[in-house]
Amino acid sequence: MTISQVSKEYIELIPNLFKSFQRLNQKSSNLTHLQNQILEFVFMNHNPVTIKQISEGLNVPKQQMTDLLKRLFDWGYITKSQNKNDKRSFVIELTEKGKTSQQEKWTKIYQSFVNDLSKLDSEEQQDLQYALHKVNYLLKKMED
Amino acid sequence: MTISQVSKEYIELIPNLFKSFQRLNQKSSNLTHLQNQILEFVFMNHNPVTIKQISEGLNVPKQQMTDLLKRLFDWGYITKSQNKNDKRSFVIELTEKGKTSQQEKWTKIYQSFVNDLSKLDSEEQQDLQYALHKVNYLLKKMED
DNA sequence: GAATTTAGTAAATTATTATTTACTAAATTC
DNA sequence: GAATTTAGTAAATAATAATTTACTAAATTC
Repeated sequence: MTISQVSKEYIELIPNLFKSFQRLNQKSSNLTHLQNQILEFVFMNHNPVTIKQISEGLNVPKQQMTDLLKRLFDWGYITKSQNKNDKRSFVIELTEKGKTSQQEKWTKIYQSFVNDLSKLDSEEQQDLQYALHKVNYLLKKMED
Repeated sequence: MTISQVSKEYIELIPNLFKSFQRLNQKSSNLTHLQNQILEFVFMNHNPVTIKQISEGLNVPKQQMTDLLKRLFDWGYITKSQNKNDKRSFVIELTEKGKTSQQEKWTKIYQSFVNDLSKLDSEEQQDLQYALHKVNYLLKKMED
């Protein structure tokens, strides 16, 4: 086994998930593309994030964040509270409404996957579960 | 094993690839976000695609495509030729310049992955390769 | 083969995003 | 503790993206 062989498989994996990702990026309901990306980013991080983290994570200048977040706040998608460790910064979290808006998209991805699963027989489904589990475990380990 | 267990693992996989996907969506050099998405979409599809396919795939109205594609064409990223099977439609392909612009991003993802791999021992790397291979094989089978 | 649908273009208007410069106040550095 | 860096805000301008209406010409339908 070489490093390049594993990496090749990883690179191949990305297009296989492309359609699912496209769904996440699509704008839902009344939110713009960028607003969605922000919600998605916060949702994905599980923990509260600062404005700077969002700004850097999405490669959007912090100057733009002010207005974007203000609107998301006004519309009830996020909360914004002072960071206790650093009074200069703020911590952004999703409200229930914000979470729901994201979860809807995941539900669709889930359903679409379940639907496609019927193309595998039950042994293959079992194999897929095991392999996915392993991949998830090891990718998480790599992130630390 | 239940369907929901496999699906859960799949859903869990998506956040594990989130960072790699973020990189693909980031605007490179002098292209806007949407222009990038278009190149990415064409690149990912391997085969030539029609304007309609891009429009539907990215959920961007076809009216917008005209200008977007014109600019990408003028800048030498894509070619546009009449579809022989349907004279109403056009077929979009990437030029070498267009391909290169996308490949650069993949190279970075690749390098970043190789770097993180060092956090796994050699047995784990072997396991990861096998598991990724299986996942890729089965996900592809599901798409047919 | 007339009527309808489909793929794409055109143009105008509005809404978002991006970019630049300048500013506060808290945190760090020396 | 003065000087500098950092997180975020403010406001103006330019560039893109989104939306709407209207139009061609090829393909389908009946």
